[in-house]
Amino acid sequence: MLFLPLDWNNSNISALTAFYMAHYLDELNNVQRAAVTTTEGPVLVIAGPGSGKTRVLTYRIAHLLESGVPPWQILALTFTNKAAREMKERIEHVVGPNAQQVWAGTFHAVFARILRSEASRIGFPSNFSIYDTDDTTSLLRAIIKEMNLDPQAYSAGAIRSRISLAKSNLVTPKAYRDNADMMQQDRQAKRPYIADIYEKYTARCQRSGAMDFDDLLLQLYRLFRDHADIAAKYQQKFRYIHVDEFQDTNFLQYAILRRLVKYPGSPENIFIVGDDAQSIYAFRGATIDNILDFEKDYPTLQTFKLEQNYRSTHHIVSAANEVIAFNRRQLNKTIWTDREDRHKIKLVKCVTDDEEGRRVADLILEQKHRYHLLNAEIAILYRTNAQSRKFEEHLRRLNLPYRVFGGLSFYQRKEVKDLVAYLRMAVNPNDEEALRRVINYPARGISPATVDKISAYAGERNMTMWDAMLFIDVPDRARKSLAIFRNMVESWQGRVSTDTAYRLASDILRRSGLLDALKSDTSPEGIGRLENVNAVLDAISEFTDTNNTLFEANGPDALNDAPSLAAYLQTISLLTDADEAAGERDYITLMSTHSAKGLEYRSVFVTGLEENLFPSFMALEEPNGLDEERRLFYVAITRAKELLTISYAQNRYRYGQIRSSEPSRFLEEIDTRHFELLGGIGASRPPAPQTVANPRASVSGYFSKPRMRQTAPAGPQAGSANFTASPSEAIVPGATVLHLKFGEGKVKSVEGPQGNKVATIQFKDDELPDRRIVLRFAKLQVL
DNA sequence: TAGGCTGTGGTTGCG
DNA sequence: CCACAGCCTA
Repeated sequence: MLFLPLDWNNSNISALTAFYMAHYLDELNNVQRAAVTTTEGPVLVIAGPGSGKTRVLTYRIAHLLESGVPPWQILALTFTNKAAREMKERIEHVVGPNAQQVWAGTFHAVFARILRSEASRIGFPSNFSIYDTDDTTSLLRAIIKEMNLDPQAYSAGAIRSRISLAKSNLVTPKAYRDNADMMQQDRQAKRPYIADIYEKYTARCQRSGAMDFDDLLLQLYRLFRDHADIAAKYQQKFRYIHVDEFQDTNFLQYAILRRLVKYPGSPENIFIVGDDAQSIYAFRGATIDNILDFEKDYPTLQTFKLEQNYRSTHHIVSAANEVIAFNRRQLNKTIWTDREDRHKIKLVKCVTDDEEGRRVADLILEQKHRYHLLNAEIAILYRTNAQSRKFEEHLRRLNLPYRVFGGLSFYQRKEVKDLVAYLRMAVNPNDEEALRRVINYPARGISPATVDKISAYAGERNMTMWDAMLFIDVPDRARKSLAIFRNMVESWQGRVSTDTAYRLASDILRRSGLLDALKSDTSPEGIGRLENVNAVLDAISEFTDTNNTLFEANGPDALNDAPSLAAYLQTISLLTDADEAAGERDYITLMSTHSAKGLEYRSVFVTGLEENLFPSFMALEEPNGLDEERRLFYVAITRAKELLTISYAQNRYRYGQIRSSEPSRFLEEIDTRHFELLGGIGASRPPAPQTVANPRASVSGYFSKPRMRQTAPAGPQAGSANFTASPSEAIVPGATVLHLKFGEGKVKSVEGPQGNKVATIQFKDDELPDRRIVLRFAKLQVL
């Protein structure tokens, strides 16, 4: 940290900035620096894993600011909040508070911000609701039910992804109906009415003043397409546009970008960063064509390839290169590293998924001691979230702290969604999903039959349920209840613009009856739920405070606009569980391979490398599914800086029964010289790694059963039946001991304080000269 | 109107 | 096996 003089002024600041800039430009390699300083015209940066992509992006923006470009003319789009936050922080670190005014955010956040100020032009209120996946699914379920369609053939989730795909490809309901291909597919899948569902769904969203996640893109596209003046406004405004992870953009996102960049007289200052080898979201509409075709759309394009990997050691980079070489249709590049090797890739073969869990946990403990790793430097990755359980069990057994990503986000919890639905009602009472959620929760005498009546009435007359409530014919009791509900919501509506968001929200919590309902539950879970809704109130007050400050400092033309309740609601609907404050705790990360993209750890465990799991059986049926799985595996292994461990199990519980599985084909695509094999309990000793002249030709069969010795051991496993662990006092230098996993060994030394002693043991059948064993956890028997 | 029972189906998931 | 939706019952 540099000490700032007290009388600093503008010239000091720019001198300071210049100092930082010069300093930072020196930190870039030649290609990186060339990319950063090429500020005019279209630029494509192909960035391999660990090649300093974020650095290039942030320094480029800092460089623009330094050359006098006003921050509000700079747009930087990312896919995740995390990436956006990181980028902003790093720009701020280089250029100071000026960074706040750069329009850096996720596609969804930036577009929602624009839509909020221009919504009236496309028939939406500026305080439109954002439907999350749950809202969308439940609305679709309602529509399917109303249409009397078979909910089994029309599973709401499947319909949702179909509609999402249509939207991502700019296919309107009408275009969908006219699209012979899609209609034919639907007929074949025995779901001929998807187009009708899509049409109804769109109408209902519009009526409710709601947009789903895809709409944030689609409606922005429509806004620009149909309103030349607005398009021109933003074309003029954003002189420099940046896109991170460009390989994950879909057709619609690209269409929007093109509209922002391509117009008569445009400087075409678009800077995109991506890696075709890391494209793993084709299944949700991302198209690799965008990056492959970019050059055709921008003939003056300048391309830079970042090929030096600063993250991983040689074995890891080579393994990654070998695997990805099996994919066809790639941008030509060679990723290399000069990071010296200390470790081979550990390959752990297990008999069962339980053993996999145990051995990964044990290895983590061992690595922590051996290499002084923090928990935060370790990640366990898996293909499907269901695999996390085994690892959790075994990490708990060893008292290792961990955090599982990919679960419910805070804002998806029931009690939180309930409160948020009430807040949404206050801001936008036409919001049908919010209304359905809270109209009779807590119970206030409005039966499902009444709700159905309201819904039917609204449907017939194309009005909102909020309005339809006034007209329907119901018994007096229900009528009274409805009137009370309506009055309550109306009283809040008036306060949205006059009262503070915090006061209003806490009143809503009390007046709605939600607080009492939660208080009546005194179970530990119930208390937790109460704490959660209170946390929402705290979050609201924090949101208003921060945004007030930002708003006052940066004015209306900033990504953070005035801190209204509506703005808060839109913000939280764009958060995921990865965005939650993790706390200061040092924990091991458990996440799916998808979520790991963009992250790095000193030690990474890539697990479940089995056919039909990784690659997934679902992907194997898709046309380009295998290639995408391979890219996913590529992403997974390139997360590791120093230590990479890959594991697989021969038997795994899936859908209630044990199923046996073959090792993943991806393992055969890596030259065995990068591996160090750790056999299972069943293997008496790990087979020695072998180097072969032509690995591609000869590895086949390397992983298959005949080669894997399955000797019933006289040692470890047989011993496990009558194995009794000796007390740690008995483990003294010179003693011969039996370890459940490593077999027989000799204790060389014992060190550390009582209760936390660590023994160095030389095992007979071990590829390592010795191992450090923590006696507190070890299962050792003195022989 | 909450809770229990039954049947079903089951990747990955940004925002 | 486990989660979840939808139906039925107290």
